[in-house]
Amino acid sequence: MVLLTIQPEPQPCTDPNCRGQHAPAERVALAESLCGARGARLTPRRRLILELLWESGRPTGAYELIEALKLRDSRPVGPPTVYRALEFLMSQGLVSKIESRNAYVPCAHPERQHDCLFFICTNCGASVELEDQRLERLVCEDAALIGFRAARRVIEVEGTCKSCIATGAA
Amino acid sequence: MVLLTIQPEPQPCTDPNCRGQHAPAERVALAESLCGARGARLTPRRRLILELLWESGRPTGAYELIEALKLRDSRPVGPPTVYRALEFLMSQGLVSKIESRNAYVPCAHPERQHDCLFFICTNCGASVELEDQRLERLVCEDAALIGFRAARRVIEVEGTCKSCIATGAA
DNA sequence: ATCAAAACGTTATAACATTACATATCTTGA
DNA sequence: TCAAGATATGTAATGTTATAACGTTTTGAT
Repeated sequence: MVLLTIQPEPQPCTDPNCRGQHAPAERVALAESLCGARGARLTPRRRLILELLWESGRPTGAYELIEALKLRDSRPVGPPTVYRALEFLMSQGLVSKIESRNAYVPCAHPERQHDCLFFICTNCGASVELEDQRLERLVCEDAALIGFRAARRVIEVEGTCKSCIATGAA
Repeated sequence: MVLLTIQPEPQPCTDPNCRGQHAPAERVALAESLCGARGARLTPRRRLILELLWESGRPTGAYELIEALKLRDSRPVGPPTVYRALEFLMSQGLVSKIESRNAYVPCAHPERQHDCLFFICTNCGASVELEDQRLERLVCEDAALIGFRAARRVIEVEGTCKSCIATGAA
């Protein structure tokens, strides 16, 4: 899973293979070491929420996470707890919000600074993360055209994923 | 305001000049004629909501629209009414939803099929709409890479707009 | 004029998110 | 080690955004 960040080609982050090759535990371990190096505290709560997101396999709502936590962690968890954890995870680049779904996904490559492109299947709900520097450059160029200083990019594409096309489900 | 759709340059839709030159009434008149040609019914309610969006000058929430309607249209209007009108306006390409804000903006060029790029100023709340076919092509290309059939694109950039940079407001 | 389709009104509620404040837990330095 | 501040979490209430379900009105075609 070596990816050169310099090459001008689009860079698959969470292509289906990649996702399959790394168990949630591995993902969490990477997060742990990253946070350690940064002096950020990946507490048990936060870690569990990240783990649940990796296990879910698709964009997951905050209240779904609350339900999932009930099953895993006896202790009661209210919305603020989950939203705070998500905020922390997003600040560390470990999670992104899918704005068009009000749902959250774990990020495959938290080690890079991201702002990825997401493809979300309206049929099965799965999402695929992609990094494309050409896209980022183009957005910056357009921003410059109107004198805009860009801070955060949201690029989401809804449609039908490969496997749903194959099975004719949509 | 002639824009060639073929040239590879980004195409300003709602550049500040453009927005300033056309009064809401003109925008609504264009919408009216478009809907007429399409056999779509731009009813008084829908028209008024579109007009309010043009007058607002920035992404506007559904409940803000309800408040605005109270002042303009004595009759009581519930959320479903506004959401239905917005749905219609979006289906006609007259309005877009800014997903990262849960807010709605009128579209400058409803005559073209759109999926625009939006720049939203986190300081003053204003948004600027841009059309860039290169961006659309790139997204399609990336989609093809993973066998994804794209239906709807959401591209939103948050940051600081030209005038807020100039006034040092952010 | 009649009828079906489309639009709209109304009530209730679902889904998503935050405020405000209390409690607990870590972390640092005397 | 312990006090004190900072960080994280718990809890109740509430705010915000959006939709479901069902009934009524309006529109347009025949």
